[in-house]
Amino acid sequence: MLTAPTRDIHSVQQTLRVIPNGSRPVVERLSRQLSEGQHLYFESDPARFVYEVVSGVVRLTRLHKDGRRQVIAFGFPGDLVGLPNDGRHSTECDAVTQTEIVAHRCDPLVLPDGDPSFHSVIMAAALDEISMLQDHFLMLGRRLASEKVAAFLCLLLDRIGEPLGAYRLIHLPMNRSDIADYLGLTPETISRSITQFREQKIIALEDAHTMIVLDASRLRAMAEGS
Amino acid sequence: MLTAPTRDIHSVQQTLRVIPNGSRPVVERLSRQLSEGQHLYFESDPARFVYEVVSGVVRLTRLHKDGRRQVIAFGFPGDLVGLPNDGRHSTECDAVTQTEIVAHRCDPLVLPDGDPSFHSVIMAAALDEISMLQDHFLMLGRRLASEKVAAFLCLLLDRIGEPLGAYRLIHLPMNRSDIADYLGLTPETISRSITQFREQKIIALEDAHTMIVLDASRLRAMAEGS
DNA sequence: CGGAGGATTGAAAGCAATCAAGCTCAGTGG
DNA sequence: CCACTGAGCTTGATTGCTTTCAATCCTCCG
Repeated sequence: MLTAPTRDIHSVQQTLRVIPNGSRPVVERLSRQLSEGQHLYFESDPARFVYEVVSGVVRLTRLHKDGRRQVIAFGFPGDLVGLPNDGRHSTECDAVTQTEIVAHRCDPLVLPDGDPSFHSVIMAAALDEISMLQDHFLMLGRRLASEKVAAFLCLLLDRIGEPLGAYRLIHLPMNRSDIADYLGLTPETISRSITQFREQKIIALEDAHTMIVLDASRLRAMAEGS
Repeated sequence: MLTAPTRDIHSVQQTLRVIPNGSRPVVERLSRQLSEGQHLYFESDPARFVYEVVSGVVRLTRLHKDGRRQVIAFGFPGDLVGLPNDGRHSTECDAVTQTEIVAHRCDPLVLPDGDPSFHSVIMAAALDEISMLQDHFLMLGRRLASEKVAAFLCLLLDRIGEPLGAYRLIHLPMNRSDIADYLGLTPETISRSITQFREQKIIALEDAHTMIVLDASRLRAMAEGS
C-alpha cells in the first residue's frame, strides 16, 4: 500500500491486449493487472471505459472534504465497475488485493450500433448497481453496530463464501478499516463486533482475514436484529 | 395518510390517457394523479412502467424486517422513478404530497426499436440515480447528526429552493419522520438540529414546513463539518 | 371548543467514538 | 536463529452524542 497513486493504466500500453471479435473488433477489450493499492481511476477522471473485475477485489470510494473516506462498494469478480456520470467517474477505484480487470471501451449514452447485447449488459449492470446500493442503505440503516457487521458478513458469505465441511469459510480480502468505512463505523467497533460473534460461537477466526461461519442462521438473525 | 394501500393505478383506466406520438404511439404514456400517501407501486411488484414525476414529491422506501423504514430517495419533478431490478420494483413508492406522474411503458433490457432516444433517457436516469445514491451515502457518512441535516437541507436548497428577497425559501414537502428515515436518525434529532440552526440564525422557520435560509454559506459549512 | 397528529423540548439511558495501551504476525537485519 | 520493527488487530476506560421515553405545544379541522 506504499505505492504512489498512478494514472498509468491507459498509458502502459504494453500490458494491454486487444481482443478482436470475429473479423473486426466490435467492442474494444483490454486486460490489465492491478497490484494491491493501485488505482484504476480517480474521481472525476473522464470515463472512457467500464471495467469488469475478473479476479481479486476492488474498492470504490469517495472522499469527504475533511479527509475521511466513504467506501461506496466493493467490486468482486463478475462485477462491472466504473459506470460514468456525466462522462466522468463519480468515485475513485483502487485494488484491495492483486486484481485482474478487463476494460471495455464504452459510452453508455451512445446507442449501440456495433454490439447491441453489450449495451444491454451495461444497462443490466447499472440496474444491478442501483439494487446493490439500496441493499447497502438497508445495512447502514440498521440499529446496532453488530447488526451492520452481521449484515455485511452475510453479504460476503453469499457472495464469496466457500464450503468447509459443515461450515462455510469467508476469506476477508479487505481490512477492518475498509469495513468500517463501508459501514460508517470505526475499525475498533468492527473488531468488537467480530469478537462478540466469536464469543457467541457464531463464527471462528483462523486469522484476522480468514473466518469460519459456524452458525449462518444465527448470523442472519443477528443481521435482522433478533 | 389513513388511506389504505391500493394497487389501483393500472386498473383505474378511466384516469389514464394515452398520448400518441404523431400518427402512432411509439412509447405508451399514461398520466396519473396520486393523492398524499397513495402508493404508486410496492416492493417486488412487476415493473412494466417507469414513472416520471411531473409535480409533487414521491418517497422511495424499503422496509426492514422489524418494521422500520429506510427512505432510499425522494423523487422530485423531473425525476424518473421505478427502474426495475430483475423485472420487479426493488422499493415501494408513495406520494409525499399530491403528485402528478406520467407512466412510460418500458423494459430497459429490451433494445429500443421504436424510440431509440427514450432508451438513452432510461440509461441516463439509471446513471443519475447511481450518482444520487452515492451522494446519499456521503450524507449518511457524516459525523454529527447536525452535519447530516445540514447536508440534506443543502440538497433541498439546490433542488427546490426558491428566491425570497436576499434569502432563499425551502418548502419542505416531507415531515420530520421522513427526513429521519432518510438520514438514519430519529425525528427528535431532526427537530433538535433544526432548532439549533434556528438559534444560530442560519435559518428561520415560518412554519414547520416552510424554511427561510438566512445564511446558505454557513449552512454549507455546517454540512462539511466546519 | 375539542381532539388528533406532528413538532418541539426536556431528562435519562445506551451505545459507539475516542484515546490509549497491548498484542500478533510478517518482514528485516544483525 | 533471533531480536527488532511496524502495521494492523484487539482490548480497555472514558467521553460524548444520539436515542429513548415523556411531556408539552401548536396547528389544523371536525
